[in-house]
Amino acid sequence: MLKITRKVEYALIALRHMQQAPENSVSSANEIATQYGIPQHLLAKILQQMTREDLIQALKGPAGGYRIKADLGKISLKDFFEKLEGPLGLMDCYFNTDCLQMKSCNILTPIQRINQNMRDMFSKTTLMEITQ
Amino acid sequence: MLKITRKVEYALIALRHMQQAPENSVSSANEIATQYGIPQHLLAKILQQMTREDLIQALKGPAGGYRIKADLGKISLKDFFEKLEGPLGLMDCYFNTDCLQMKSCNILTPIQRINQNMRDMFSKTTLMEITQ
DNA sequence: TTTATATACGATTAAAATAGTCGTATATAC
DNA sequence: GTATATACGACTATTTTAATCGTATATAAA
Repeated sequence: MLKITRKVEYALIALRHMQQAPENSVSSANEIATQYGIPQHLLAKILQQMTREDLIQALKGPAGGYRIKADLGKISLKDFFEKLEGPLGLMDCYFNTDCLQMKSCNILTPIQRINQNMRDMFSKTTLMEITQ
Repeated sequence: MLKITRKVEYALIALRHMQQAPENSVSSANEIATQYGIPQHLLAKILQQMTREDLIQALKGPAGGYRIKADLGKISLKDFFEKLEGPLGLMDCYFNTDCLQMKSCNILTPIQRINQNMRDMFSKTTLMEITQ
C-alpha cells in the first residue's frame, strides 16, 4: 500500500537522466533502459506516454531520442502522477461509487482529511524538486 | 497507486464503530460486518489481527465481541499501518534490495525525500484523529 | 533508394498484490 | 449440551501492475 508504481519510478529516472544530459542532446529509450536496467520496451511505452503529455519531445530516426520539453519547475508531482496514472486515488474511499447504499459508512470524512493532506503535499512539490 | 487497502479501511471502520459504541459494551464481527456491508469472515480476520496487535480486546463466547484496548491518541497512523500491513513501503525504491548493482540509479535521494515527507505526515497523525 | 535505427502503439501474457472464501478448532454463557 | 462467538490456516478469485510481442512508421545516412 501507498507505493508509487514502477511506471512512475521509471519515468522519474528517465526525466532525471534527460535533465542531466548535455544541452540540446537527446537520449534514446535504449540508452536509458540499458544504463538503469529497465526493460526497454516498457520504458519506451512510458516515454511515449510522456511525449503525448508534452512532458518530453520525441525525435524519430537514427540518432533520435527524447529531450525534456516542459518546464519541470511548473509541474506538480500531483499533475505528474495524474498524467501517468490517471486521477490520483490516494486514499479515495472504495465506497465512493455506491455511496448512496453505504450511507452507514463511518470513516468517509477522516479519510478525506488524509486525502487532502497528501494531495496538498503532492500539489506543492514540483517535478523539478524531485528530478534535480 | 498510493491507495490504502480495504484491510486498513475495514479496520478503521471497525475502530470507529467500537469507539462510538456504549462504554464497556462489545461489538461482534457479525454486527459490524452487517452494518457496513463488509464480508464477515474477512472482517473477523482483521479484528483478530488487531487483537494480536493489542489495539483491541476480544471476548469469546455468546454475547462476546471486541472493544478498544489501546489509547488511540497515542498510536500514529504510521504505526497503525505497519501493524496491519508490515513495514510501510510508501515510496521505497524498488531497487533497494540489489542496489549495489544499481549504483547508477539516479532518483534514490529524491524519492527518499518524498518518503520522508509522507513518513512525517503519518507519524504526526494519531489514530484518534482519524477515527474520532 | 535501401538499410539501420529510432519512435508509436495495440494486443497479449506474466507476475504480484489484494480481496474474499472455506473449513475447522476452541472458548464460554446460558 | 448447545448456540454463539473468536481463532486461524489453507485456499481461491480478482484486480492491478509489470513485462513482452508484433508490427507500423519516420528519418538519417550510406
